[in-house]
Amino acid sequence: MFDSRWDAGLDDAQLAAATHGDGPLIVVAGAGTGKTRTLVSRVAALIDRGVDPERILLLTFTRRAADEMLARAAAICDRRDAARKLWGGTFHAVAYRLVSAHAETLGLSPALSVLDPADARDLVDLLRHEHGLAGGAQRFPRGETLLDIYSRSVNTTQPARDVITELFPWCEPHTAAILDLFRSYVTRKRTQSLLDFDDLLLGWRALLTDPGLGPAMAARWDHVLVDEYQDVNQIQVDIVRQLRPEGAGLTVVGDDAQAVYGFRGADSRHLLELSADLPAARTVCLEQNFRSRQQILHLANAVRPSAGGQRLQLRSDRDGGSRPRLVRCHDASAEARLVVDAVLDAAEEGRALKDQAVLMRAAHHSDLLEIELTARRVPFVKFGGLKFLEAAHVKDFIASVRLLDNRLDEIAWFRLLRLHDGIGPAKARTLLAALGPGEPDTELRHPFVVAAAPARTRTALAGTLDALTAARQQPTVAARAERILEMLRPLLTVRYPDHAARLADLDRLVSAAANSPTLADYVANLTLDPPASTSDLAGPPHLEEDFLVLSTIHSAKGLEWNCVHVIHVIDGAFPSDMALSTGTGLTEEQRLFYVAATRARDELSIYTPLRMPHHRRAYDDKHSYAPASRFLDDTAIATMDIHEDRPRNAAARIPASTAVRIALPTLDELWT
DNA sequence: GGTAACTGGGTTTTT
DNA sequence: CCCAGTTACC
Repeated sequence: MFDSRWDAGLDDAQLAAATHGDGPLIVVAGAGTGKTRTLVSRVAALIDRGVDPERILLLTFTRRAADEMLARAAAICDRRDAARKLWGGTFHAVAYRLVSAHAETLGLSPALSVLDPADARDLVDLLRHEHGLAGGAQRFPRGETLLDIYSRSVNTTQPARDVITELFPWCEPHTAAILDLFRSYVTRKRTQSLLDFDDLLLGWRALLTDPGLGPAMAARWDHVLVDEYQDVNQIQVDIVRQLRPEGAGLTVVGDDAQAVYGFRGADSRHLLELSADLPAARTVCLEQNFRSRQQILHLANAVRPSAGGQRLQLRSDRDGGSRPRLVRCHDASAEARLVVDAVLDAAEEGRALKDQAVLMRAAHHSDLLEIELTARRVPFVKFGGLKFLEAAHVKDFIASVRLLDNRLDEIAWFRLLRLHDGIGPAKARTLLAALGPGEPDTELRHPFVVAAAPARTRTALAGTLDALTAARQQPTVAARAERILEMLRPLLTVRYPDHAARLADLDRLVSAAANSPTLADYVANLTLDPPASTSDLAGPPHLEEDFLVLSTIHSAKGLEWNCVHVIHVIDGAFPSDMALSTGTGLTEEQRLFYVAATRARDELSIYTPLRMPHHRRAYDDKHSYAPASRFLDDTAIATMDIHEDRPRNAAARIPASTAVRIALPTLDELWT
């Protein structure tokens, strides 16, 4: 069937990329230019050309992208069964697979645990106390800040000292103590076989740079394809270079104008410099956009930052439709009202809610909108922001599961112990010492731990420890997960007032875990690829339902909708005020705006509230036609239609600058 | 000495 | 609205 062939409907540039031979290939793909399709076609072409699928590695940015590509490759490949065998996943997921397979080589116990960022922060906080740095005379940086410094240093291979000087100057007085704490953090993780996200990449890189093992591991694959290369950091670059030292069999796809992970140590220069590093590389530019109407691309091209990057002009054959709308509204609640009006109008005209999306810079920007949607009974699902994994009960469950295999996992023990009444941080620390988690026969010490606990909690604690032992002896994944849940049930019931909903979450988690080969792998992968929305685990029933999508722009990367509403486009919110002070920060915000605008197929609306709490800037009648966000300069505005939302009752609108001051009564008469 | 309950300040983006 | 620091209580 010709239709399902991988080359069906590819344009010249896409075809060139798909059929390129074995030399290094760089695909610069503007937004909506069929990047995924090209990559998938290339994979299919390789397989049809006889490349063994098990020797193809496809590295993507998210698990969702990996799954989608693997499924699509299987669908258009002549050898469908073959396509299922290829290696695919995020850098972190593949790293986990390889590092856990070679744990002993790296001096780790095979029962290793993956720390999510919150666990890592807990560990840093613990060390902060141990080093006597908490609550001293002068404030010591918080665990989260410390981890930011640490992670940035690791991901950019820049000495922590320099990172502190350049990006965290207010922490400089504590530099020595911070470096000391980092040393403890590293050793503590090693002795307990704990790996944070950065360690996974470091572990993989270490395996690859080993003179004996490295070349053998790299030789496992003939082709390595990397998606979203503008968002890789230095370690990931090192990994890729070790995998394909000469560049043969390497394909990277990216767009420097869509680099939005600088805060994580990514740098789009890695993409831009690759052609210099690999002179043999062929570069293919994709500029034909298949997603959006040309009206929308006029705006996209106007805001696309070009300085120092690839000059690329998106063009579309899709004419017609309307120009992007710039909606100037009174304040955030007017914005919420107008968005819901527009969404419902479109729905009235037959547009499904699912074809529409609301995008924002920060997860909390949709707070008011969510209230409005709930009040007007519009179903929605939110991506990004509050993550399922951050919910305390889920963390409790995952920590408990980790303890089944890795008894050294201090952070997990700490969490489980503190679930008991009367056990706080300090008591947990003593109990941990009584447990001697280093011993292989931890169970023999259980009675001592119970004895050391406060009297009122001994029964419960004994029950927990017994349940843990019992769970370890269960033969199947399902039975083990079930036992853990039964162990937690009474503890969570007394701890959380809303325990019913929380336990229901865990029921879903337990049934999802049952399909995994091992429970440890299940939680590790859950940690690395958290469900994108809280409803993700709910499964199929949601697929038939119609709902509006709310998403951070970061989480919306790679997705598209017919109608897109971008809210809170005002200096201080978007661009974020955190980024306003630095040029690089501001450019990254602008790239983010480019990403947001290019998610829309047919209709795009940009909302700019003129009056924001804490953002004093824009509300002034005399300047009411000035752009409220620096993204919206004259060039950008020239591509849009401006909609003014005048408050219904003009008298109710008092310009802040001329507002009459009314003193609050002092109620003095009441105090005499 | 350590836990639990209270209070007040601050809030980006994610593998 | 969540977290850190503080106070009151065991």
